[in-house]
Amino acid sequence: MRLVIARCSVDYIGRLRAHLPLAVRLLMVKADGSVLIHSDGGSYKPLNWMSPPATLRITEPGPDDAEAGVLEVWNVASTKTDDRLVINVYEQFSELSHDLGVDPGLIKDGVEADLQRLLAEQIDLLGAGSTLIRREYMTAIGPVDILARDASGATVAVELKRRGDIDGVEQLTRYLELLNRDPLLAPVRGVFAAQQIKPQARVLAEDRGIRCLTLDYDEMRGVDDSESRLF
Amino acid sequence: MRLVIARCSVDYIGRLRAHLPLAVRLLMVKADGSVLIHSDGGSYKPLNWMSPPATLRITEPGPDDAEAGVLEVWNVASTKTDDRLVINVYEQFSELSHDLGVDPGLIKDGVEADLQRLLAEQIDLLGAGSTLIRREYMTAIGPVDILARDASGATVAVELKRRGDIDGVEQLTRYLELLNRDPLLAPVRGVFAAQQIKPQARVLAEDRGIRCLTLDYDEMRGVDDSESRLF
DNA sequence: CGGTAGATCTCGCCC
DNA sequence: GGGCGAGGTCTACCG
Repeated sequence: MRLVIARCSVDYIGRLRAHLPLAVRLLMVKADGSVLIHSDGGSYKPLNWMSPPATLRITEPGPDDAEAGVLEVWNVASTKTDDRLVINVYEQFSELSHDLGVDPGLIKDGVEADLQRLLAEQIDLLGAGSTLIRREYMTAIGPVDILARDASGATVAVELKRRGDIDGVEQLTRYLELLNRDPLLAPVRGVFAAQQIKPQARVLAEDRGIRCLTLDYDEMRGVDDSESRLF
Repeated sequence: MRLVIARCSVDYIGRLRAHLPLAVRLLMVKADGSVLIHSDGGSYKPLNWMSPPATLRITEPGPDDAEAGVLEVWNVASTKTDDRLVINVYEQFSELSHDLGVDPGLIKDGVEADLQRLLAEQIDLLGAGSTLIRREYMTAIGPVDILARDASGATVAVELKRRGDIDGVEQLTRYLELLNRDPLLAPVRGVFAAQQIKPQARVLAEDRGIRCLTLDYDEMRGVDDSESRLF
């Protein structure tokens, strides 16, 4: 990885066009040729970037650019697409290089997959006497998160989200329409389960006869005895 | 901005939990207190991070951690939420600091807004004799991208996407349902317009009587005479 | 400030 | 490799 603090302007041409006026920024060149241009604020997203795999070629400026004060022109090109990034470097303040090697990567806990595992284990949260049919029940239009049977024996299709909004209700609606054509399963009720359900999504769901279920992840995690394994 | 190349391990606790095992990485501390942890690969997304506004407090390790080789503990805390990032620094290879100042920011061209402006200007692309009613026509459930009238006087609702997939068809379907309840507008036809339309989306749209229209941005841009203003 | 929709999304999974 | 869904999404825009 090479890090350069430089006064520069940047132009990107590819899926769209974008321009960064002259200012002091961090240029980060990674081992795979990708380049990130960061300012001293914003969030983790760079102002501009080139995704890997890419190649960096540093050239002399043309006469007009040299006249305007450009020291170097960095040409970053994607090796897969024809996206291009052109960085005009006017002044270089500081530099640093170091080989980081390959990173072992991130271990996560608490995403939708965990929520799904916990709800499958605590299936009574759907109502006392519920039984799990299976997780990720495959259909022609994609997997239903959880398929279960309630105490009365009726089929229940669960769509699970961390944050439930309107798209999730539409998704569940499509699944229910399909599942209800299957005489072995019909009638199938829908449950829209999420840690947080947006008001508009709740209205739409209930209008379609879909039950909304708010889940408390911390509480479900507390009940689960496998919690302590991770760290 | 402060840049440090260090051997470190990282733990994040907040909306989820995440752990990075010991490895050499770049630690980037921005002026707003946000921290980014980058490896020498991947795309622009850091391995882990803390969003601004945040505060960094560097402390001595506890006796056990010191014994294990920890030199410093970086405690990064969000000032808005209770998200925390704990970085154990085992070895510091290199460092660099520089004040970048405020960035003037990115100028973009070629996003959905541009497509919408161009289609409004070249409304005949919907069919000869079409006239624009208005862009961003507000309804109770959100704005319709473009509302127009065709040569026969019938209302046309256009949903515009850069890449058209199934969600866009659902969105347009909801709009059409609502608009068709308005006797002043009904009957309203739907047009799903995008630079690229996914096969599944096309099937769903046509099944619902929605016309699909593929747009050539470069061609529309060539027709537009205001193109040369930007750079 | 909250809600919605777009993104050069990125990332990961499954076919 | 393509398609689809999730994201600590981030970000702009609009009420």
